[in-house]
Amino acid sequence: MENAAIADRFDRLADLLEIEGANPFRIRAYRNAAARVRALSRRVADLVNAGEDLSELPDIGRDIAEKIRVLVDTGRLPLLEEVESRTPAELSDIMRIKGLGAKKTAALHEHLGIKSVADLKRAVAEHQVRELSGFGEKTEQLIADALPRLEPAEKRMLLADAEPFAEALVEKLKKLKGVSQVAVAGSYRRRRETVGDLDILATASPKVRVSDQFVKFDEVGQVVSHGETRSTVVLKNGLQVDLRVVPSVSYGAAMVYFTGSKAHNIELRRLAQKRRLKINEYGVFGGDERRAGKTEKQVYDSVGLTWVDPVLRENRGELEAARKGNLPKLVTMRDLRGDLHVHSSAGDGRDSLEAMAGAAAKRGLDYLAVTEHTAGFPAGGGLDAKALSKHMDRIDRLNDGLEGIVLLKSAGVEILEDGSLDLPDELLARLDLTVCAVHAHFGLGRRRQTERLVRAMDNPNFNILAHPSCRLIGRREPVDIDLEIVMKAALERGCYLEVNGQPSRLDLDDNACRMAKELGLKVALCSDAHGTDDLDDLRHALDQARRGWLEKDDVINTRSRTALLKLLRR
DNA sequence: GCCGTTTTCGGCCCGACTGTTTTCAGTCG
Repeated sequence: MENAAIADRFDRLADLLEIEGANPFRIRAYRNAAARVRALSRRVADLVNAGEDLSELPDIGRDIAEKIRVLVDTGRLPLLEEVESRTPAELSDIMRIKGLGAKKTAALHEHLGIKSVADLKRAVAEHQVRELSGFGEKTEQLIADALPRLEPAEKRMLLADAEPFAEALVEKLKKLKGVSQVAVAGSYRRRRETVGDLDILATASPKVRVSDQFVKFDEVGQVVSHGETRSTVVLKNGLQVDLRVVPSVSYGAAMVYFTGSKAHNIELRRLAQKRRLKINEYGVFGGDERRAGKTEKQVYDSVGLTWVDPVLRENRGELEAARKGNLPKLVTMRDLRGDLHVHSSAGDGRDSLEAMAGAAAKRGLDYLAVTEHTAGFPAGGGLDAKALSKHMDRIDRLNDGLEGIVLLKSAGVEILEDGSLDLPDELLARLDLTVCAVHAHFGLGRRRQTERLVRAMDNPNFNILAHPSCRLIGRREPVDIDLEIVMKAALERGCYLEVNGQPSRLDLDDNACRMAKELGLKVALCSDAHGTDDLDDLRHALDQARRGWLEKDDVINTRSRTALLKLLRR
């Protein structure tokens, strides 16, 4: 059972209990536990099977630890079954409609006997909903609008896809008269792999009606809410954008508040409470006295913490580290000396080797591993032994004429179904490094898939496992592997795992990066560029690595070329 | 239900906006 499935059960339990009017703090406990499980880098099922004590995890006490154990062992959550016997499970789906919470859902159930989405559809059609106390025409219309798109879960946009819209809005807001600071906060600033909405923060003098101008921007499709300090719109492309306007004296506090995550904020406020302080989006207050708020650093200072980089604000131990002053010194773009996974027109890339080398040099990189697909690549067009051999000679000649950058001879070697590599060992041995990957047979099953990767690493010419999970965000689920076994196998054999920077891959993801660090395994940050522009995708790999607490030393391509090649020698 | 440099009991983040109301509950982030 996957972590997401376990978390979903507890979220559903929390929903139904909330509809029943149970103790709100007990409900929150189940939600907190669900969030904790969902964000965990290890599979909870594996921890249970290894006999580990789950109650040592934050937000998970003895009771929930036991419930999880039973859930993993039997696939059942008896309490949820009991609750569902008296409160229909579908009410949890109904509650997901924006604007409907526990109280309104409970009213629908109690007064109109609604047990399912179908019931709700009928009640809306017969205009029964608007008659309920606390409901009205608008609420009924809101439900009517939401019902047809109830099925698909919330749609999140890839971070990289949201970037152009975010940047354009920031530029437009900055040009408004009287606006001083504008920044995108939220999960965008935390560099999460996808964003559900954009949270934009602006400071302006009070007499400038920033919100009024914002909701009239061309790209706005629908105005959801519109107040003096806060407005929510949906852009014509479907992306939701919240704008919050605060005075500049509150900028830091508002940035903290609006950047989140929610779990981080709650924990931060709890720390403030202990010091008899109150943190809100306007500042840090002791009684009526403002103690801080202009900068983020002030806010963290006020509760005895060092400033926390936004990418770490997920309540995964960063506040404790900030208190002790031992937050990681995160790897930066300047630390990266090369890119170890790129394609050119010699393979399925768009630009020539020369152009790729030039573009990489322009970005300040010292080396670039050229990794054309090999013959086993299922989409075709891969290089066979003979072609790769010629390709290597060409790279040697090219290097003689290059200034400031060195091309490393490599290949995107295909890992076959049985875990063998698709080129002769003698040829692989002549490469500077190999970047090996799976592009087929994704559904082998956990044990075989894991063995396949470990077997591939048994080959002494294996260096880097590219996009280990093979997921495509929103399009293809990750392959089923025991990542811990794969990472430990890599560590034992002197192999490395990639963090692939393609916006829809981001693979390893942030949690897996953290797991690698905990195991002592280093990773390679790569763009997997298929054209010169894509070389910038390296920063997406960097973002996820930073979210995974990685430091310069945890990343192999922060090394000089000589040091890197030495590190790769097995 | 979880948690503990005041506590194993008694707390549990905080404010804006909407819709349905005549002063505020519910929902959201």
